[in-house]
Amino acid sequence: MSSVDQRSGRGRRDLQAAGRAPGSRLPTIFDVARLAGVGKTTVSDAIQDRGRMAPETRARVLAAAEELGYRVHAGARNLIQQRTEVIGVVVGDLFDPFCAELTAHLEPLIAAHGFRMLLTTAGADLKAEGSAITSLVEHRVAAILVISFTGDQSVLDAVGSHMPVICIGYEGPYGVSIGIDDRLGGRLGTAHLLELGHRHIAYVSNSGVPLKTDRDRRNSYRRMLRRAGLSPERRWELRLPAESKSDRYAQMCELLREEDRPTAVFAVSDITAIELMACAEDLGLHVPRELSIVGFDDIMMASVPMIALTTVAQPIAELARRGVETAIALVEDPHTSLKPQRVEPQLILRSTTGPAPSIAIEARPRR
Amino acid sequence: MSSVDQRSGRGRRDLQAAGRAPGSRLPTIFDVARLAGVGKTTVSDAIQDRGRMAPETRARVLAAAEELGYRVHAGARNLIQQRTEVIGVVVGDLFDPFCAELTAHLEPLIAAHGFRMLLTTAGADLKAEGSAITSLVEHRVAAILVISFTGDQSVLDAVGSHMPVICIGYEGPYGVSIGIDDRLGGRLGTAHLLELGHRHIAYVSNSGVPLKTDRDRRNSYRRMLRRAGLSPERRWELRLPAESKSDRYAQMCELLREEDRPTAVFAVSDITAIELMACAEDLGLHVPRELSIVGFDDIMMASVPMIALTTVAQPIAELARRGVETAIALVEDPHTSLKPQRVEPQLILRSTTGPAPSIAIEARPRR
DNA sequence: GTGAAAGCGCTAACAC
DNA sequence: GTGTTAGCGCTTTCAC
Repeated sequence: MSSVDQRSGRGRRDLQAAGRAPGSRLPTIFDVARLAGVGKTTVSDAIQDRGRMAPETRARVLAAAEELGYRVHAGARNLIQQRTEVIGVVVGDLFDPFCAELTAHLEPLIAAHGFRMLLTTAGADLKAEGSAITSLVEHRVAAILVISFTGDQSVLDAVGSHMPVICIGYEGPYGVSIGIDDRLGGRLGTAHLLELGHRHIAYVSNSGVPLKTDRDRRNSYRRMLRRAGLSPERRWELRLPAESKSDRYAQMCELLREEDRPTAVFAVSDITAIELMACAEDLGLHVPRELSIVGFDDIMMASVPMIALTTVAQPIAELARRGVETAIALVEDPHTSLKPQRVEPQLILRSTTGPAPSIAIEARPRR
Repeated sequence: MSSVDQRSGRGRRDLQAAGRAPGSRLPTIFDVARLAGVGKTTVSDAIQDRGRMAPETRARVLAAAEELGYRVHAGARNLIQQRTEVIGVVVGDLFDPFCAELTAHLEPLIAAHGFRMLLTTAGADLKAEGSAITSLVEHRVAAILVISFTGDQSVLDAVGSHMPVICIGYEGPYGVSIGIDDRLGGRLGTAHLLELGHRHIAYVSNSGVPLKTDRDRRNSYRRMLRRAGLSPERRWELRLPAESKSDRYAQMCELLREEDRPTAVFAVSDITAIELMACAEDLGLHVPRELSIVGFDDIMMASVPMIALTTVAQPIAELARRGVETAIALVEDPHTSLKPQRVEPQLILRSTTGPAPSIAIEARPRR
């Protein structure tokens, strides 16, 4: 049987290698062993700094590995060890700044734990979310992090019993979820506008936002309005189509063009808020003198001085940190039991909100 | 020997499984075979729709696989097939909008070819770039896509002989590279400012930009200036530190505060241009009446109406498309020989540039 | 200390 | 058509 092992280093492999990379095939542990004049086991031990061996032997093995440019084959190692050092991330849309920023935070955190990130996007297609997850399962990722999940719950259910699934920014019945307190966020934004004296406040959402998120924020908005003695108007609650920018623009214009228009709007995301700002500018409405706008998320763009958007901030870094830490904890001990976590959003005052026009006739100078 | 095969389905595996996922371990091809009452090969064939088999058998196998929730183990398959369906992407910094947007384009393109994206960032650390690449090699990715490489050339050399390496937005002596014509870009931006009558034009760069890129653009800028009978002033050529925002701000203020300040600045990136806009705003300088600014990249942020940055656009989608297509071509046939590709940048006129103050005293109305 | 042997889950050549 | 077998590159007992 030992002769089999000897042969295994060569064999049909050369034939396959012929059609491969422009250069050569990467050396295997066997090649290193041969060069160093030891057995495979010794090489494996030397590389992992395991077992007790003559320091001189170790040095020789390491030198041989170096000379050949040897790199362990992660796939082979994973196969025998029954685990991978890869974490799968599913994100709806990387063109959405919020998702992109969350992802940007995720990568270094994952890397810091010695893992790699296999990233898939679902795009607009709902089916894609399922197949993205399937693919991650096939790669036997150690855990799956899902950002702003919008798809079918059952997909997660099927996977969740095999590997840890952590949802960030989405609160579903399944899996550990990490999100913000959307009701609080809804209150924060609405209260701010109310305090500035606004009585005509619109709520503008986007179909790309998960339903539950939208509902929580909108209900808080309505509740705050009623508490202030106002009755929420249905025509001022928009849910714009995520697919078509021009449709969104048209609907926003319609909202802002009425003679009886709102004096303030609470947007479901910073992107929506920024689109509103642009629309207001086109319509010749001054922000915040004639229209106050508060966003949600606090993406980087919101803080550039030319935009200076007042917004309800999601603690993006914190969400990412908790997500990764939860994932790692679950990978290291699958029996860790964790409850859904909720972090608090925070109102960030910048320059897109001001006193309601009817109250303060002389506008607060902007900037 | 067949008995060995039989045993291999069970064995010590259960012991290992015990400590694993919260649910169960994923079924193997063997489990499916047993449930369907066939051999492993038949299952393998059925799943890949290969070989000729009774349609009835295939249906039975597929049903069994479905029932068990079977998913092929990509790692095991890759091991025997000597290839992976994963493309590694190395990006300097996902917080940089240009890199983030390029990455956003990359993912769906990669997925469309049936591959997955293993994403690593190098961050500020130069060493990290090397270890990120090493890790990709260990995972035996089919190809490596490097975005805005800033590190040590030798790292790429060592890897390039084993797998295709494609650099996007970076032009090095090694590997296939896909970039824009930076000299043309430099000319475009400078010419535009010159045509508007500016005679005092600064060039502001950032140390995060690869040296060659910076040099090409700056040299074109100088050349254009000289051609217009001007002599480039050294004190108006800045290379701001990528690490410290406050240092950058201080240096920009210094540049713009001099009584003998430039009337226009050509920035090496949109982000730099936007920081300049903010600085000008703080200093009470009106853009573009008192200061014209042209950026470089055309990131999404540049087009939002509140910013409306005039800029030299990199065709991001095109760069991504070519990068992925080149990678795939190389994976499918390693002997494909490809030359470095260069695409053309394009000047996008928006609202941050206007006639030089000395020439047109009455300012061109902005917006 | 070192090496032989088994086996991770899968595919593909080759018998039957 | 279906089963058998070898083996991808690696780790890990377990003898020596």
